[in-house]
Amino acid sequence: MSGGVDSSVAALLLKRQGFDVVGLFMKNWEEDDDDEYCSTRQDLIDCASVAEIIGIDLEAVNFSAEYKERVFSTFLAEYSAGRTPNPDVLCNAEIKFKAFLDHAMALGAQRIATGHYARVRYVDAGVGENGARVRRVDAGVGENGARVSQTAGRYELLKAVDHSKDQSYFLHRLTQAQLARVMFPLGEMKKIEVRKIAEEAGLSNFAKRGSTGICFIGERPFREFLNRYLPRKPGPMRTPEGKAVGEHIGLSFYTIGQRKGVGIGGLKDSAGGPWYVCGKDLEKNELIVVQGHDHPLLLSLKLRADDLAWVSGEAPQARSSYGAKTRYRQAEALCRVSRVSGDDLVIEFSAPQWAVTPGQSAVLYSSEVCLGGGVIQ
RNA sequence: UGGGGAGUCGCCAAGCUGGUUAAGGCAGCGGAUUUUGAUUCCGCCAUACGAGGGUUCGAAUCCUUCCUCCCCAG
Repeated sequence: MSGGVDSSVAALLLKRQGFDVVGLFMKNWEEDDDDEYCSTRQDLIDCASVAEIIGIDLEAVNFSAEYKERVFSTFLAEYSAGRTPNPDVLCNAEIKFKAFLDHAMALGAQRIATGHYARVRYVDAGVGENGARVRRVDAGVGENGARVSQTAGRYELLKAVDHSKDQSYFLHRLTQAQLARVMFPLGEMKKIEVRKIAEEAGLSNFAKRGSTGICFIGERPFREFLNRYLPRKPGPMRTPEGKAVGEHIGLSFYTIGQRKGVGIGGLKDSAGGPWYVCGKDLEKNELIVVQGHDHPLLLSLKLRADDLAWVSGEAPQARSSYGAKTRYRQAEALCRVSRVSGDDLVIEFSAPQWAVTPGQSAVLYSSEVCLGGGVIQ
C-alpha cells in the first residue's frame, strides 16, 4: 500500500472478498526524508488510517538498499550514457514484484496484490493467443496459490479494462513466476469507480491526488535531482546542418523530443517555432536540435530493442499486426516485428512514431495481451 | 570622418501616413494531464517603445540633440 486511493481500494476489495489481507507499506528511498518533496510520512499516515478503517494489519518494509542497487544504479548508468531509462519498469520487475514479493512469501502470503491497472489471466494448455477457453485468474481463484509449477497453461498480462489508465506497460517485464502470484483487483475498474468506492467506504484518502514522478522518489525538479548524482558537462547545441544555436548543460540532462529547457529564443531568420532535442553526439558532446514539432528527424519508422523480456517466456513470432508502445501513455501503434532473436528485436511501424527514445521500453501487444518488450537502442 | 540604415519584453518581430488598455512567436514562469524522462493543453509574462528635449488635446509613431549598432565609402 502506498497511501494512495488505488492500493487502498485494492486492499479493501480483497478484504471484502474474504481474503486474509495484510497491508505492506514500502519505503524504498531515504535520501530526501526531510525535504519539501518527501511525502513518505503523510503516505504512511494515510496507509495507517485506511488499514484501520478496512480492518487489516499494516506493516512497513524497507527496500532502499535493493532499490539503489538494482534500480537506481542502472538509472544513473543509463543517464550518464546519454540515454533515458524508465526506472519504474525496472522497479516493478526488481522491487515490487521481486524483493517485495519474496518478502511477502516469506511472511507466509500466498499472493501479493497491488493497485495497478492491469489484468492477469490464466490460459489453459493448448489454447492459442486468441483462444476462447480461458479461465480468469482473479480473486475467486487461487486458493491453491500459484500454478507456475504446472506445465499445463500460462499466465497472460492483459491491459486494464480502462485503457486510459492501463499500466501494463510498466509491468511488461513480469515473468510467469511473478504473475502466478499476483493480483490486480483494479484491473476491471475505472478510476472514478475506485474513488467512489473509497469515498463510500469512508477511506480518508478517497480524494487524494495521484502521485507522479519516479516511484518511491516522487516528483521533484528533475534536473536538480539528476545533477546531485551526475555532473554537468556543457557543450554546444547544433542543428543537423551544424549551425550552433545554443549551449547545453550536459547531454544527460536532455531527452529526445524534449522542448522545455532547450532555451532557444527567437533567431534572426528562423520560422519561430519551438525547438526539440532530436539527438545527441556523445563523441563531440553536442546536442542536436531541430525546429518544429513535426520535423522529420523526430520521426522513426522502425526501432531496435534489446534486453528483451517476454511474459510468456518465449519471444513472439516475427509477423505483422502487433501493437507497440514506445513510451508509457503514448498511443499504441500498429507495427510488424521484422526480426526477433534472443538478443534483440526490430519493429517496423505502419506510421512514423514521434521521438522514439533510447533507454525507454518498447512494449508489444497482441490486442489485449501485453507480450513483453525490450529497451530501445 | 563622410553617406545610408537601424535601435519596441531575455530573443525574434508587428506597429511607425500620430488617437482608448503596445500584435504574434520563441524562451521563461505557473497550472492541468501523467506512477519514468518527455510530449500536449491552459494561464501569466513591456504604464513600456535607446536617452533627453520639444510639437500636439493626444506620440512608439512628427521635429531635434545625444548615445549605440550595422552597411557603403575612405
